Parts: sequence; structure tokens; C-alpha cells
Amino acid sequence: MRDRLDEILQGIGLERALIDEIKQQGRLLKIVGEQPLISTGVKSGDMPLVISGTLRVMREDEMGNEVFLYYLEGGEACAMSISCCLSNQLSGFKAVAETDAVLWMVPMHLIDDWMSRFQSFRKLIVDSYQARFDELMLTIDSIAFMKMDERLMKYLLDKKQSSGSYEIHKSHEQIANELNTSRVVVSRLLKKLEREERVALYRNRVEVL
DNA sequence: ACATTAAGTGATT
DNA sequence: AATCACTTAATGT
Repeated sequence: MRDRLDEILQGIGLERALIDEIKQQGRLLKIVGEQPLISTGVKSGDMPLVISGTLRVMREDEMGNEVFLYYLEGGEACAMSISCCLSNQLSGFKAVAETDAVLWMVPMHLIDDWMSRFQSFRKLIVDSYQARFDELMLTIDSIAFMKMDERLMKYLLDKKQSSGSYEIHKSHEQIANELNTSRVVVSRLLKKLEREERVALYRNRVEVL
């Protein structure tokens, strides 16, 4: 697994010295199955670097309502975790592993140091911030401007993309929760998509055609 | 065979 | 698009 980390870090374009430090200072975190990684109100002192798997990052309010924000995939850093740590705020974020995932947890207190010493690290953080921000804008206008049927289709295609599979193993209920709507609505829209022959429906499973 | 959970649907707001 | 109420289908015991 160390090799894989090395590979990823090199792929990002970090220099040798930094890679060695990262490998020395961080710790490995394996997540099996669909499991919450960071939940609201808990402060975490680490910045996760995704080695493999997909994380779904969400916003959560007091009542437990969730809003999807963006995905984090292999080779990506969760730059947002820096901002909540720097400002010493409790994370209003919740991250859930979508699949089995392997993360490299980097202690937050080293970030500053690395940013000033390694320009490649600064770039990683800034780029990652930028990328998250762009994704955020996408999901914002999908919420603001897209109708439910378009959102559903985008959701299905996103899932297809991130899992590399045409099959989505979720119930209508789960999908509805992630889109903040009701199961009935999802069932109806999926049914419509099925008639248009864009998906095939099964129990606990949707296939994108 | 029975209970439980997922999905489909008409009617109403 | 949400909610209710009900039906039907799939799955587990």
C-alpha cells in the first residue's frame, strides 16, 4: 500500500523530499464499506488524502438534513478540511465512504510548513481548493436551476462515472435521500426514464443504459 | 405460508 | 414536487 501511495504522490507531481515526509508523518486509514468518516460537529486534526475509493462529502444541518456537495476521488485532497481546521471551527461537513476506501491522513499542523517549503504542495492545495469550488458551483446550480428529473439523471451519470459501473446498487429510498426528495418522486421519475429506455430497474439496483 | 421491505400508482394539495 | 394511502412485487424466515 505504501507503493501505491508513492505512486499517487508522484502522480500529483510532488517532489521526493516531500513525499518522504508525507509517508513518514501520515497514517493510513482504511475504510471498509459505506462508512461515515467525518461527521458533523467533530473536529478532525487531519487532512485526508484519497488513495483509492470515493468519498461523498455533504453538508448536514441540526436536523440531520444532508446536502450533497462533491465527490473526492483517488489522488485528491480534501482542502476544505483545512479551512475548517484553520479557523478552528467544527466541521459542518460529513464525509461518507461510498466504497471501500484507503486514505492517508496528514496531520494538520504540518500543512503550513509544507506549504511554505514546497511549491508543489502549495499547488496541490490550491488546485484542490479550486477543483472543489468548481464542483460546488456545479452542484449549486443543479440544485438551483435543474428540475428533479435532470438532477436524477445527473446523479445516475455521476454514479456511473465514479464507480465505473453501469449498475447502481441503491434503493429508490436511498437515492431520494441523497437528492433530498421523497422516494415516491424518485420511483416515478425512474419509471419515466425506464419508459424512455434510459435505465433498467430492479430491486435495490438501477442500471444505466 | 407469513412477515418485511422495496417499488408502483392514483388522488390531493 | 410532496404527501397520503393503498397495491403489488420481491425477499427473508
